[in-house]
Amino acid sequence: MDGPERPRRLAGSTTRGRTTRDRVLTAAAGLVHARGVERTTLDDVRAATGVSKSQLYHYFDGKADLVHAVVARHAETVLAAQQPELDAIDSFAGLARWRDKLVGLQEQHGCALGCPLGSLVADLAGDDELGRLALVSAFAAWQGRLRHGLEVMRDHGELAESADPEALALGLLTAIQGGLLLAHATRSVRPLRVALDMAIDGLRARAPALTAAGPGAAGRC
Amino acid sequence: MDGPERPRRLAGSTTRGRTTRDRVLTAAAGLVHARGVERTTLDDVRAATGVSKSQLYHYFDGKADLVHAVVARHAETVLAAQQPELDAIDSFAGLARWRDKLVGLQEQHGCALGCPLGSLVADLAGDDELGRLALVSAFAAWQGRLRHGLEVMRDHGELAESADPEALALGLLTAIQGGLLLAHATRSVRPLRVALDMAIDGLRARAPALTAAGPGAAGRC
DNA sequence: CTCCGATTGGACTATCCAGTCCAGTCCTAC
DNA sequence: GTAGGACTGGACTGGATAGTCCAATCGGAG
Repeated sequence: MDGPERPRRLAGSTTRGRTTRDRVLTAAAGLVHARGVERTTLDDVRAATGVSKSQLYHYFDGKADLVHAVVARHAETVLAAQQPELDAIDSFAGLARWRDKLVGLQEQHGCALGCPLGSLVADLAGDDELGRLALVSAFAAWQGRLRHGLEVMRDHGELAESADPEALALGLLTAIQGGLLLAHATRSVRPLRVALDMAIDGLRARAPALTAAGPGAAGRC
Repeated sequence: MDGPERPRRLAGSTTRGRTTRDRVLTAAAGLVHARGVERTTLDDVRAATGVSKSQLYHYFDGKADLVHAVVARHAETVLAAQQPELDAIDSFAGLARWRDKLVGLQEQHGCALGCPLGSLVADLAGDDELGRLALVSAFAAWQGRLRHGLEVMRDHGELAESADPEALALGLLTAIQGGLLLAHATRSVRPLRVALDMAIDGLRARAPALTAAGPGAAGRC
């Protein structure tokens, strides 16, 4: 009806376009992390990137679409920030190194920021179903990495055969989220450290009986 | 300079006024819980209470003040909702009853809501210092109740003398918050149950050696 | 070179929202 | 009963914000 199908180029198909889109996304991710979805306006993004309003709508289908892209970006950066410790979990010692990495990351900005993903739950879970699902899959990916580490630990005999890496990984993830939430509120890393230590103690309870060292080997603060 | 000091009546000093103020606060608390601070407008509150704009400003010094009052109200209702189980914690069995209460509360609304306090952290911690401090003191009160229960447990010999009730209570609180956050995001109570079970397992690791039962006595889901 | 679509700039609109204002009504102390 | 202050109603304002529109420019394929 409106002409033959031409090979349609997508918005951002050129190198320059992709660069611009990426710059917008990076700036938006930073703003959303610092201020949340509602307090980040498209004009803030525009100002931070020196890009015009129409470009925002050229690359994204409105604010909701931009936010979804931000969630996907956060999902990547959060995992990347924990490397290489996250993927190197293979023992309680490795777990401790990963815990220290998380605590160190939070200390870097004086606990002024929450978890890029966790902070968005209250904003999105209520009325942005697509956003909520994006968060769920981001959390699932994170949990998957942890689960893998725990499986390695179990195979190495550091966890009992009966241990359920999937559930334990979920427990670790909740400890991170709860710890970061209270760290953000109190502006202190202590809740994060305590949460992770307590969860890891819960893990130690799943160590084979003979190996089970006393709790607190990691040093409570 | 402007006349002798009269016994100044405060806004809401009459019975009727106090009733109205309370009705506004209750409605605002519900709306803020469901939608968050930014997505709750004063007009929403006005519509939900049948009250006029000027009454809102008569009883509160603007939106920020109303939100602070909502935080204080939430601080009360959250603790009240956990009664009587919260203040009855005196053993691992009591802890399990309290955990079931929390899980049951979350199930009541199908995990559609987050923690009334936790959900506000991302909204307030960034740029409302008074709101942030109100949250911190609400969390402190909650932690205090938990700490008291753990002290009772320690005195009853269910926790080792070396156990630190303050830190362990903080760990429990982070488990709740992380569990509720992921429960809200995934619309499933499982993260909450797993988080609490894992934290309680961490607590069991602090039980005196002889009494220490194996982990998972509470039944992992 | 020349064309065409991708890309860009920025003005414009419609809506929403916190906060203001003032006139009218109700309650209570005297 | 009555005067004064507490309480109430609702219109109005200024500013911010998401989204629209169209003309101008750029850049690569033929």
